This record gives sequence, C-alpha cells and structure tokens, in this order.
Amino acid sequence: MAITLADIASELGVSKMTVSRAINNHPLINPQTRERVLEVARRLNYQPNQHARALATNRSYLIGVVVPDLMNLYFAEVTRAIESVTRPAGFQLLISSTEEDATRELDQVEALLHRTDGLIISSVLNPTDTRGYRKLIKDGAKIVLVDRTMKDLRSPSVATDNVRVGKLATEHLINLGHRRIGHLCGDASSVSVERLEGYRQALAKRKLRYVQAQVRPCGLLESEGYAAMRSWLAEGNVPDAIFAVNDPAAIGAMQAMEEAGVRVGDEIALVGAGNIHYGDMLRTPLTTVSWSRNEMGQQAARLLIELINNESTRSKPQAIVLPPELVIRNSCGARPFAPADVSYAARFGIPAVTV
Amino acid sequence: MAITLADIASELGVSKMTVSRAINNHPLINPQTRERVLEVARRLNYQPNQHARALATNRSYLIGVVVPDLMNLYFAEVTRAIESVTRPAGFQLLISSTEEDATRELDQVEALLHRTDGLIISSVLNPTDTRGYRKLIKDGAKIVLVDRTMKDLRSPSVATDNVRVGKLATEHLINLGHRRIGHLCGDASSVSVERLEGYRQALAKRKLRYVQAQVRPCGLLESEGYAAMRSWLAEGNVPDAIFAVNDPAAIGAMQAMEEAGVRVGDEIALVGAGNIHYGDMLRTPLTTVSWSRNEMGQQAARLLIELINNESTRSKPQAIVLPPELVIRNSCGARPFAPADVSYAARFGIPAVTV
DNA sequence: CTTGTGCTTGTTACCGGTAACAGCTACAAT
DNA sequence: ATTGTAGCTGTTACCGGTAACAAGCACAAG
Repeated sequence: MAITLADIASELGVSKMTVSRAINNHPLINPQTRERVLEVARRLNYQPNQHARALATNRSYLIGVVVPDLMNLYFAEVTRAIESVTRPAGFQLLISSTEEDATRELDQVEALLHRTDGLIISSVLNPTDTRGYRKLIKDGAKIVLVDRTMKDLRSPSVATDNVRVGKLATEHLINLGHRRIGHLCGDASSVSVERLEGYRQALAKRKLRYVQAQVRPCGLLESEGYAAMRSWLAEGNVPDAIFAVNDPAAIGAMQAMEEAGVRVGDEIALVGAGNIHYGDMLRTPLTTVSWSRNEMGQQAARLLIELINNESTRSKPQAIVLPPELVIRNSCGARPFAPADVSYAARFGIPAVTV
Repeated sequence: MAITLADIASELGVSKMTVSRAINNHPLINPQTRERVLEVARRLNYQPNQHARALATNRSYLIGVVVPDLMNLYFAEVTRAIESVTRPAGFQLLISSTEEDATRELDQVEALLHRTDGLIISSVLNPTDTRGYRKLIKDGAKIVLVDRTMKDLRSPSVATDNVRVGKLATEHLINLGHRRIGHLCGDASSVSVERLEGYRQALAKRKLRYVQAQVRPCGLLESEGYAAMRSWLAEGNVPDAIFAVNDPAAIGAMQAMEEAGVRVGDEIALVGAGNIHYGDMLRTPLTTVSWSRNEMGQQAARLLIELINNESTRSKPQAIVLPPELVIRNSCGARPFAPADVSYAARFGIPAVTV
C-alpha cells in the first residue's frame, strides 16, 4: 500500500496532525518541524490520498468539463484553454463528451457533480428548458456555461453573440450579391436558435423573404451537415448561398457538395461559424465567423474558480460575451450563382424532387 | 448538504449497512427491504459520495488518460474510443494532455495515479528510459500504454507496427521514382524512433544512401512541422520527397510549403502517418499511413479494465499490434521532382545556405 | 511565585462509505 | 425441548485525511 500520514508520523514520533500541517503549509507549525516532516515525506515519496482529503474537506480539486463533441476541434481548443487556467490553480479536469446527446448530458452532469468542485458545461439542451439545471444550481451546484448558454439561469456564462454571428454570415452573403440564401440550421441549442435568429434578422433588414424551405434542419455534427446537404442536393432547389450553423456542419456540407461535383464557393457559396482549426487549410478554405476560443475557455475557467472559492463579489452572475468577426476565405466565393434551377440530383443518379 | 446513507437509514429505521447493501445489490438482503430502501433513495435523489466509497473500497471508478495533445485529432479519436468502452463499464475518464512535454507527463501521471484505478498512457518519453514507469508498475500501478510503447515494461500495450509505418511511407515514395527522400523526424518517443528506423530500412533495402542532412529534427506537433519545413526551405537543399513522422507534422510542413509557393505533391511529395480526420479534405489531400484509432482505444480500454479487475489470465502482458496500411491521396504526387537544386530561400527573401 | 500569553503540538471526532463479524429470528431436524 | 441452520440485519472498526479544541511549554509581566 501507499504511504500515509500515519507512516510519516510514526517514523518521526509525532502526531498525524503535525504531519498534515506540515504538508499543507499550515502557519501554526514550527518551521524546523515542517522541514523534518517534508524531508521524510520526500524520502518515502508520500502522495496524499485525494479521496480521503476530498471526503474530509469536501473539496476534490476536480473540475468537470462537459462538451458536446471532442472531435470538434473547436471544443478541443476551448478545453485546452480551460486547462491552461485550471491546472496552475491546482485543479484537474474530468472531461466528458456528450456526442450532442441531451440524455447523455444529463447523465454525465449528474455523475460528475458529486465528484467535482464544479462544472463547465456546454449544453446541448434547449435553452428554455432550464428546469433541471435550475434545480441543481439552487441546490448549490457550481456551474459555468460555456459557448452555449441558457435563459434565466443563475450561473455565469461565456459565449459569443450568436445572433450577431448569424447576421455577420448572412449579411456577408447578401453583400456578395446573393439573394437566395439558405441556412443549414442546428438543433434546439442556444447557438443554433440564435444564429437562425441572426439569419432571419439579416434577411429582414435587407428586405429578403424568409423561405421556410431554404432552412434545412441539420444538426451540429459534421456527419449531419453532410447528410443534410446530400439530401438537399438530391432533392434539388438548393439556394446559391448557404450559412451553416457551425464549421463542422459546413465542412460536412462541403464534402457532400464535392461528392456531387458542385464547386464550393463558385456554384454555391458557403459560410460556417467557429473558425475551427484546419478551416483555412481545406480544399476550399472555409469562410467563417470567428471569436476567441482561448478567451472563452480561460474566462469560463476563471469564473468557475471564482465560484468555487466563493469570491463572487457581484450579486448577479456574470455573462461574458465575446465579439464575433467575419473571416473571409474562399468558400463564400466572389461571383454569385447565376442559374436558378440546376438539379444536382442527376449527379447522384437520384430523381429530383419538385418542391 | 447532500443526502447520505445515514439519512435514508434513519428515515426507514434501519442501519446504514442495510441501506448500503440495498444500494449495491448485495445478495444478503431481503428483496422487500431492498425495494423499500431503493424507493426512499429515489425519492430523496440519493447520490453516493464517490470519495467516501473510493476511500473505503480503494476503487475510484476513474481511469486516467494521458495523451500528448488533444488538439491532435488522432488522440481525440483514440480517447473517444477509450470512452466508448470505459463508460459502459462504469468508469469515468480523467483526461490530461501533456502537450508533448515529458516533464508534464511525469507530473500528470504521478498526480493521476493516486486518484484513479488505472492509467492509459501515450508516453512522450524516450522508450528506453523506463526507470520511472518500471518502478510505478512494480509498486502496483495499473498502466496500459497506447500508441507509444516502451521497451521491457511489464505492462500491456496497444500500438501499430511503427517500423512498418516508416517503411510503407518511404517505399511508396521510392516506388514513385523518388531518390532523394527526406524525413521530418520526431522526438525520442517510440513512434518517432521506430518510424525513422523504418525509413532507414526502406532506403537500405533499395540501396539508397542514408543522408544525415536529409533527416531534419522536427517534433510531433503541427507547429514544429511548420517551423522545421520553413527553415529547411529557407536553407535550401530540400529533397524531392519527404516522409513526415506524423500527420500534424506533415500538415505543418505543408503549410510552410504553400507559404513558400511550393506545390505540394508536385514539386515536393509528402507522406504523413496517422490518417487524421480532415487529412482527406485538405487543399492537398494528405497521403498517409493508417491504422485503426478505434481499435487502438477500445483494446487499450479493455486491457486496462482486465488489469483493474485482475482478470489477467496470462503471465506476460499482452502487446497488441495493429496493422498499418498505406492511404494514397495527392500529397505524394505522381510525377517525381526533376530539378535537383532549386533554392526556396528567395521565396522567403532569405539568403540560401550552402550545405 | 503566580499568571498570562504566544507558539507549537496532540486528542478527539468526524467526513460517508464498506468489510468482517456478531446477533437475531423463524423454522426444521433431532 | 433442544439444537442447528438459513436468512437477514446490526455493530464495530476502519479507510486517510482534517477541523476544532485541548494542552503543554517557555518566557515575560505583574
């Protein structure tokens, strides 16, 4: 078995308490005694039992991170940023990926809450459906929301202005001369809903009609973007420009377009959101909307540590909003798409569907 | 505070022990009693205190995962595969990224060992320098090595045949007609050393000279591949084909080439290793060597769970080797590179260095 | 010579579970 | 009636730390 406080104590003929104080740099201890204890601890390679410590102090020095998808480099980046703050502060991360699945999220959160000091969550849930989290927070759970927020929840959050994200992307496409602009929209999560709202606002502002058929349900995963775009191309009636809810969805759509022989940025303009790594190195570099993933993760980590240490001087939970900006690359194209009615179905060998 | 066993016990007028037995499906309990207990537990939303349980049983149901770089999608994939096995088995993951830094790895491992039931490690360390791990394993640490292995270590491992990886990549370049084949080599880790060995073997087999100047130290990170290639191009004397130790390094190199106006696959053939996500969607799709990340993660997870449950029937630790295969895309080019002595320095505006 | 005070150390109990063993009850066997 | 034996439940101690309080000691002040 491992070395315990008691081993060191008996070795030195002192009490466990003295050893404990030495290890924890407690002020009420003779510096010489501390040195003697630390020396023995080093010699025996003492490692405190974290479970015992957590049980006694009710502090685990663990932070749970719940993200929708670790294969999405956007979240890998946010997670790394979180770690860059939590590690120096002495916390370790319990990371779990929900695969964009709400049930899994609730399970994970429930499981993580009781073995961590607090959670950083990027929630897949519908932002209006806050019952679950509201209760947890009332019961004292320390939760910070990152990237995806929820309405009226008394917990700090860090996100970008997603309505503006949708507006920036859509307005850019309008400015390029496009009039038939579609949207691959996400799910019920806050980012999806707000970016859709931004898309609508941009259209309205420029007096363009909002056409239901031009908004295709998709999801936030690359595979979903691919599937949605593939069926859209097969059915026909594809717009000349598309704003995809996020970069993975855009990249999935891009892949579907390429398979169908559609020249991205030329025949169909495409804009994503999130500015994920490799977006600039793709066959068709992806035009996107960007904000700092680094800032996002670091701020979230700071807010959570504040919360854990009860340093929150403010009465209202802080909601940090990071400014989004357009990153223009090639996928949005320069020329508008001229022919109004090309069917891509033939390219897949699938009969076109009249909408 | 949270509900404890004692709360449930007093509510029902039974002992803590009875409640504990009910919660854990212990056989020595009256089914009716169990039902009554479970009902109250549900009603009060009892969540067992994992720290207390871990302290009493010496089992935490946590598995530590130490990977070199979570921004490397290769490891994100392996991690996801690990999780797909460990989660159904009731374990949670404590993930930490070492950023390809040996010191950080040792720190992390030390810290994780004492709060987990076992570790899955992809080690950055020099594979011959096994002192540290050897001692830990002798002291009872449950460790499975994944992707990167170490010599003579009594612990199970899952990896690919990295000598073969280097051979496959290099032979492919030779078969394409290249004679001046360089290598962006990694660090002291097992994959780096073995792939370099494969590169040498392939050259030797085809009677090509091993030229020290054509093997550039690089590292395993994208940024390192970029930096190494950039300076190589600036110095001149670049070979017509390059095998990069892994995909991130290859992609970094690719970026440096593009910035220098060098046409990848055309002027310089490039092959990576690992087949990371997006490798096929890059501006120049990356030729690479591939093996199953999924298999890798899942097998590692199974081996560790076996180890934790002491189900290891075999006396020798298992060493699983996954077969690598070549994935031919565009970065390796079709035509060999003709001119032998072009200086790329001018393109950077840097004076060429004669080697 | 007491008393007070500050510094350091020890004692006790507890955090919330679980293992090992003891004890109780009802019923069957002798 | 006694003993044995399942079958279930309770008791006690312990896992390895820490908080709160008690206590010892040296030395200065009264």
